[in-house]
Amino acid sequence: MTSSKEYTVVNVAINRPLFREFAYKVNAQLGPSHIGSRVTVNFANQEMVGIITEINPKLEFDENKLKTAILLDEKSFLTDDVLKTLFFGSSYYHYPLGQCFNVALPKILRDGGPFDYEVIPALELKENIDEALISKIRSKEQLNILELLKDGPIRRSQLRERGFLSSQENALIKKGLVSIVNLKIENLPFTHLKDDILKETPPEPNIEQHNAIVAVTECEGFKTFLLNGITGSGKTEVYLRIIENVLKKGKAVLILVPEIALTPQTFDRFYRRFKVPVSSMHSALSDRERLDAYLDMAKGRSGILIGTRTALFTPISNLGLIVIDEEHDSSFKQNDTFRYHARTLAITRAKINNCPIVLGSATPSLESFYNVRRGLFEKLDLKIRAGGARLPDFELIDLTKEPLTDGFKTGISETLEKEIGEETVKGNQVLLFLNRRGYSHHLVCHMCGHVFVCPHCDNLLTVHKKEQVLSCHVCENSIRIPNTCPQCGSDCLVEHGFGTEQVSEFLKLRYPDVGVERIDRDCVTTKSALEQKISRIRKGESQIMLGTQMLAKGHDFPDVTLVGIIDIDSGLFSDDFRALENTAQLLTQVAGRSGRGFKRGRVIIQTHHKDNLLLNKLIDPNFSYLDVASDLLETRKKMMLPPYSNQAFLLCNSSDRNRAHNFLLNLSYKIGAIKDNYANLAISPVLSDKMEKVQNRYHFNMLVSAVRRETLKAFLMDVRAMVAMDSLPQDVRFAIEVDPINMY
DNA sequence: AGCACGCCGACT
DNA sequence: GTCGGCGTGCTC
Repeated sequence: MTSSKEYTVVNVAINRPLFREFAYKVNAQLGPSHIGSRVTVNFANQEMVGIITEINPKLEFDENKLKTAILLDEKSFLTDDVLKTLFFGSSYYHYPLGQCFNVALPKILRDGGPFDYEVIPALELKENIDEALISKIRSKEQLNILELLKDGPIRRSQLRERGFLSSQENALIKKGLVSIVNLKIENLPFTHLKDDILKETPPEPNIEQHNAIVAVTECEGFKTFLLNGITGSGKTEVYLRIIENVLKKGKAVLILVPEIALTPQTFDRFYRRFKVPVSSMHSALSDRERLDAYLDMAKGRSGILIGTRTALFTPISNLGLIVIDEEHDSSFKQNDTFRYHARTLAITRAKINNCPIVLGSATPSLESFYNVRRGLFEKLDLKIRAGGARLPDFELIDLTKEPLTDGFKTGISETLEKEIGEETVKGNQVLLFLNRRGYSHHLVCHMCGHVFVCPHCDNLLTVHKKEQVLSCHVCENSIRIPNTCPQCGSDCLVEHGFGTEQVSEFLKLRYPDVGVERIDRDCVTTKSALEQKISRIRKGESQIMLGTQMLAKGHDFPDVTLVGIIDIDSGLFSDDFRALENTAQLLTQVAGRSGRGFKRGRVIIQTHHKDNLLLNKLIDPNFSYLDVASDLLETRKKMMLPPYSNQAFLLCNSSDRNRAHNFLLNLSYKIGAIKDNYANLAISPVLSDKMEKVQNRYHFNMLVSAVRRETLKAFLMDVRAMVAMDSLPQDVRFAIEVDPINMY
């Protein structure tokens, strides 16, 4: 059967904010296998890369006037499930399809580069090694590398991922023990390993773990499981066993983790367990490394992909399971461009792919908890802490009763100070948590009251002593700490509030002999800096840890017997309706860091509000996180807040305040004419964002809430049409954000 | 978004 | 005259 034409007409999605695709002809006979293939096109006089979304579309355009597109991929490397997830995502989040592809593809492919490996430098063990040479090696790390290489060549980038240094690798090359090879040539799919996939014998699961493993393993098609395991209950071991069963069927696994959890230890657990190659994807990778991981999954060479939210869009040959670890974590939500939630789209992908998905957390999101209640998710519980470790005891310190000591001024009350002293004397470790970086919160002129504000944002500048700068934590710009007030010339500048830098300074003065490790974004700029700090703590060289969010997840410290929460109050009183949920999660997560070994842990919380109901319920041993979550859900229901309603923001910003404001006011007026067409729809007036000026742009919003998701969707389609009617004013940006998490 | 086109005020 | 700022319209 031959076609009468020399070409095929296709629809192409372009990386432009346009809610439609454009028709081109391609000089070849194309079929459905080309949907997802890249083409280069001339679009409005510019050469660009687009994606074929449809073959032989309905044409309302003169076929003879079509331009010709050049095919880049002989067949689409995007699997059907990734394509459908992106089609769904574009429509669900009201974001142009072409721009969705742009977010989903690795940069090299986005720019039209070939879907193939380049040279991949790897290390290989040389044959007939002289044992005498090995016995002379004193570096433990070098010996570790040699041990790993016994199983076959490993990429240099992957060795780096596991914490080895290039200097260690180079030393081995110099000694003539290993050689650099190109790993590209060896291209076996992991399924050749058949049943022999384990490197180590897994521990025997307890009854709860066993039940969870069986439930997921026996699941044939799509189902969403919520694995609700308290901290220390062995969630990861359950993942590993479930993954093992999937790999044995010759299927691959996608694991999504929060941004901050991507430490070498996270990967190590998987590398150590499986012979199956493991790939990873996160923000620290180079473009090339990212594409290599992408190719490994697409070509079926790796069996496991561990990655942050964008890894969700990786085509995976024969995907059999998706895992989302710490599913409540807010880093699964993208807050610019394509504002998707990886959990939502991962569930969509699992459904399309007809495979199970496991959401794991000690502190599930209220959304997921609600979905369990609605019967959409199946909950699996892990309530026993491994090794019989008990959950910590909670105590409150009533700050209103504390004297105003030097410590108090930097956040450490007299009582907490005493407790820290007693624990460290016993040789125990203390973990202190304060979610505020810097030295002082802000700087004020004592004479005229001038407050130092970021010149680009509506934000107070934080004092950083060591760097001698005032820094804006919103736009990251900083200026040198001035000596005098720019308004009145006075040199009397007063610091207000404390951050981790100041607290650690106090702790070092107060406890000079025990070692204080500060862990926040300012002093943990490199991977190795964190590793060194963690290792000093593990070895017991340091007994006090002070940190921000960074400390709340992922790491276990078995010798910690005391956790101190320096400031809980700011999380109890916020205008964001999700603040209490987040505080409950954070408190539970931080508390879970203690008492993992044989020693019993305590959590001490400083507060000015010792009678606060939520706080007291969280620390009451008779109530669990789920009891608190249950209460919070009740409140959400009464207030008709998510998950009992569906929200979206209409967002607008411009460097000209009036332009942004007027645009939304005008839209608001037009919306007034149609909003009665929709039942149970509420629209807020035009408001400034919580921070109106950010990076010299003025931000405004309207919040839309609907009881039914279909209503919200139909309404947003109407809004889109209205906005598309006439082009946006100069320098005005408009966006829709569905299911927002940050309430602006 | 990014570009061309066209209109208007401010210059060599 | 003509340069460039910006509103408008279009992209197969």
